[in-house]
Amino acid sequence: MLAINTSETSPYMQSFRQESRGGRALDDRLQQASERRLEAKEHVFCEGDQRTHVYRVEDGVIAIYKTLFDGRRRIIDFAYPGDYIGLGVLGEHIMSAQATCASKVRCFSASALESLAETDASLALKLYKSVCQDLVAARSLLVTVGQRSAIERVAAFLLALHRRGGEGSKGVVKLAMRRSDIADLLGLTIETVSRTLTKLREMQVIDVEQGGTTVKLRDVPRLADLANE
Amino acid sequence: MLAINTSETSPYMQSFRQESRGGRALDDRLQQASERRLEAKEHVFCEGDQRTHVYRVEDGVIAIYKTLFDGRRRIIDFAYPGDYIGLGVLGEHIMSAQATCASKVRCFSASALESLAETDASLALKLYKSVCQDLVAARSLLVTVGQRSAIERVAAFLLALHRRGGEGSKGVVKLAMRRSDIADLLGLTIETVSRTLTKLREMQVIDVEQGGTTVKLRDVPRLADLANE
DNA sequence: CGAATGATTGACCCCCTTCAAAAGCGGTGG
DNA sequence: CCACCGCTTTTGAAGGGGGTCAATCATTCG
Repeated sequence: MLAINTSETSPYMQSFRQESRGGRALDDRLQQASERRLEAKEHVFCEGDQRTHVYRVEDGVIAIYKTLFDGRRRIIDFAYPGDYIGLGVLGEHIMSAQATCASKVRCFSASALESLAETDASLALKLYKSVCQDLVAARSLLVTVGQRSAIERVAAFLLALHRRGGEGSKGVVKLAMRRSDIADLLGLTIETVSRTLTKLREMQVIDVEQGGTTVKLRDVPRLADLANE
Repeated sequence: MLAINTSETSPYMQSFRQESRGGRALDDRLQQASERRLEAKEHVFCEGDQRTHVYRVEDGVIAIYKTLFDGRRRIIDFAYPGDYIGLGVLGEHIMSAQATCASKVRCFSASALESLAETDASLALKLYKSVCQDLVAARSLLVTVGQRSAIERVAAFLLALHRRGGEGSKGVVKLAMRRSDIADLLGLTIETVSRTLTKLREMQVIDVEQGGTTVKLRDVPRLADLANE
């Protein structure tokens, strides 16, 4: 066993919590927290790259995906501001991370984070809990994608976005990604996503505005019903 | 994803694979490791149950699944001997665990494990790394299920089973679960699974024996090709 | 404006689902 | 031993949902 830390509420844990709301404690301990700006479609990292850094999304949306040998792309998750990407145990990234729109990330040294975690139980536990949440998200997507119809998938996706948007969003969801990104997340084609959105509009459950980039949820309960949730 | 916040939802962690190679260290520190036998279709725990224990599969196969509102069942993973199920952070189980065949599990106190991890960085780090592996597995399934044809899914499933079986299996894969379990894992119907197995047999890629419970892989490279891997 | 990129809509078709029936398999009991 | 029953798997036929291909529209930008 490595170091035994007996303090029940470690200051590290606290700092991590604050970090998610914009505090600087983690930055302080992990130097080299440089910022990086990305244009739409620019990559944060690619499959096979050495895993040198962990990134926190500051602004924009980052798509985490895997490329199939035949060129198809499977988006696993979208990372939003506050989310961390690039965490893992192996030497190389097994997924790619690409900005769906102009974005900003903060870079932390992966090795520094890991050596810290080796002796800091609450930091390690924090990492554990974070990845658990990722796992929940992945499994939730698995449920959505596995055996649901197009309308269920799109409805579930819109609801998930809406929930992420928080209370202030008032039923307005901004789609900061292209139809192709949504399609690759949901395991559908661009055309089906488009058709499904049209169908939802005709059903008066949503409104699509501003060139299809903004969706207004007109009937959330109905949408939840359609999503089978 | 990876929000570093403190929401104490009950992320669910399925297997703790390091430990499976590591021998008895965990047993030593977590007493009360009683054994429990399960018949086929018996539950280890259900969605909503209080998360009192963590289980290590000793024998058999346990299906981890979630039930949709309309009764459909989505299997997230199969846990094999050596895998841990029921790990998470707090609260209640958000998935159900059900034996697909006669099985045996060993029970550990969840609270004991967690209080240990709070002060033991290496244990917490192990939890972190383990859940990372689960995450990889979940994402891999997501790739399989998301946008692949029936034959690709079944081929990938057989290959995954074969890899798990280890070197000694000599191309023989034992299906310790029903067609319905495979179907619910792959997001297909029982009929499609059956038809696909028949097709693979007609293509002379596999042989199906013993009432459909044993599959012999006759042409692994071809199977890998079909799986698009 | 014209080119480029993305979104929408239409037509057709294929794969998988659905519904239905038959066939294996395993156990139990006469 | 075999008949019978329940469960599972296999196979068949028909229909539909989403993929594919293609044309049109919309938006942005040089």
